[in-house]
Amino acid sequence: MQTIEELLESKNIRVTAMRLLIYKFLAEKQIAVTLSDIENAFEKADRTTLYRTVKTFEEKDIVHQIDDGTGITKYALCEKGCNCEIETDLHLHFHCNNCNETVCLTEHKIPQIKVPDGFVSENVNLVVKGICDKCSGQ
Amino acid sequence: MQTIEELLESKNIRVTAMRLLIYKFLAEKQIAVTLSDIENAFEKADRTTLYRTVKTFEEKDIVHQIDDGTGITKYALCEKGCNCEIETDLHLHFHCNNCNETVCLTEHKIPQIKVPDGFVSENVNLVVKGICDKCSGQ
DNA sequence: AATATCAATGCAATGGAAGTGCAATTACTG
DNA sequence: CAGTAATTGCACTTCCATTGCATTGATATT
Repeated sequence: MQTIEELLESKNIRVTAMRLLIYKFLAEKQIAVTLSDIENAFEKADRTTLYRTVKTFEEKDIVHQIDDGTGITKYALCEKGCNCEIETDLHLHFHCNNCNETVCLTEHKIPQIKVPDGFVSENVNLVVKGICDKCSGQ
Repeated sequence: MQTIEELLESKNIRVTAMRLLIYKFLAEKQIAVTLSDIENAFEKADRTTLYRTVKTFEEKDIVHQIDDGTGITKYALCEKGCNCEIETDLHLHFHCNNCNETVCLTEHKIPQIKVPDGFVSENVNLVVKGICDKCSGQ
């Protein structure tokens, strides 16, 4: 069990107060968040800083980007076993049409997708839309 | 084999020169196009007109919208058997990381995706990224 | 410890795409 | 041919993503 500081250092990212706060914020959230969500949580910080922090995290495979079809990019922390780079490890995302939240279904791996001859698959993005467990239980 | 005019009329869409041109443009393209693509092809026409025309086509299930993860909405003509509304009929899209083109793999249906208890699946968006047949043949 | 160096942050501004209101034009109806 | 309704064009707005540059802060070197 490593600390956040150790994690950042192991990825060659300088430890700053801002980065620690943003990491903790993402860790607390169970859903994928937009930049605006982060902005609202840190009103004192500049939007650009938050943007670049998330981008840095993304480059270093600390968060992954999610395009759930809302048109707004969302971000979520990679989990322990989340090897974003490796195609076969990609999990799917679920977007609720009711509450508009997007969750990572980490344990649900994407089945192998066959593509026609000549096509080379490098990456798969799968978003299921519908009603999430919280909303369907109403 | 019905004409484009007949198709539009059967969907209760007024036949205009603009709409016929845009339909033909989409029919000629084998790939999904952005609004900017259409704009470049019809420089005389106003962007808003093109925008609203495509939206009209979309509402009447003549084109379907594709979110391939580039952040820009793309559109492609529905084919004969394309029942966009029906989940089980959804095909997948392939986005080439090299030429940046997105194609509909109409014959490749999306496999049934299982979601956890409590979640209700209404819609699935699946985009495979990699190298397309044209680019891999280089 | 002082300084040099490089990264991180904040501010301002830009660009691109999506969308809306309204007036002018065009196409259908009786 | 007149009247009505839909379509088109223009101007404008909004929202998100992104960049340039100056400033602040942190690390390394002497």
